[in-house]
Amino acid sequence: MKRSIKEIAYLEETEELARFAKALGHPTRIKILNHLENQSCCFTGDLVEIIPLAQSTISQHLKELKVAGLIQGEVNPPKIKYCINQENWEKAKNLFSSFFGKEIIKSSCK
Amino acid sequence: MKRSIKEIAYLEETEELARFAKALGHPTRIKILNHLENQSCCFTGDLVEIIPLAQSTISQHLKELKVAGLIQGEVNPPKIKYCINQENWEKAKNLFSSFFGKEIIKSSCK
DNA sequence: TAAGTTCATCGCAAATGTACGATTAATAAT
DNA sequence: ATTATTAATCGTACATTTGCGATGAACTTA
Repeated sequence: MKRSIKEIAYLEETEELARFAKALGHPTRIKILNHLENQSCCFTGDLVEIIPLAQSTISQHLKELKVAGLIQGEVNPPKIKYCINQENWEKAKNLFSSFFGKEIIKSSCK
Repeated sequence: MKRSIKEIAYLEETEELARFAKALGHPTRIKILNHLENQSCCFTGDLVEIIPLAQSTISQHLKELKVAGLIQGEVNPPKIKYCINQENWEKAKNLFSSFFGKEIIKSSCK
């Protein structure tokens, strides 16, 4: 990115919503999250069986979701169990719903 | 992308949600949409005054939002008036809310 | 200790995204 | 016709994302 000097200052809320949205911006990650919503938790290996991508690629998508705060992993040797991060999930849900919830002024377009 | 031969088949719903999310995945675009929600419509020039980015860059973000279907532009010479695309906005809203609305099974993690 | 399992990380290639200035296109006003 | 205004598009540079195979780390089990 070449935002030159002027690093734009966005509202923290705006930045946060964009970060969550970006994490959701790939079908593989949506699929992973859908799976976690249904199955509560799962291991990387489970996903590798479901999604036809290399194990390393899936691991990378999981990392992005983890960095975004949407999931969390906990060691369960020799596996790692991933679950949705409830707290941030709520946060994301609220950000999206207030984003979409605003009343859009349809009139006065001239 | 090097998805080699096997183009992964995702559910249409999954693809669509990911597309919308991707379009929302940048703070500038969130800001543009917030502005459109509040002001109903606006011209490119309005945004250039609000957001400290080059006119060409903002035009590019507008294009992405348009391609994603979230906004629509209508000629209003010599300006172009952008508004939220109500139909797709509803669609996106519904996709996100059913995505986040699912009951997450918290138990049975073992 | 050695081998096996599970998953993250590294290194690479190719595609996409973000930003800019310069140019072009379309229309309005003189 | 010329000029001004508005906004899209082009060309470029650099960063990030996505994907893969190979390797490494951590822990179990034999």
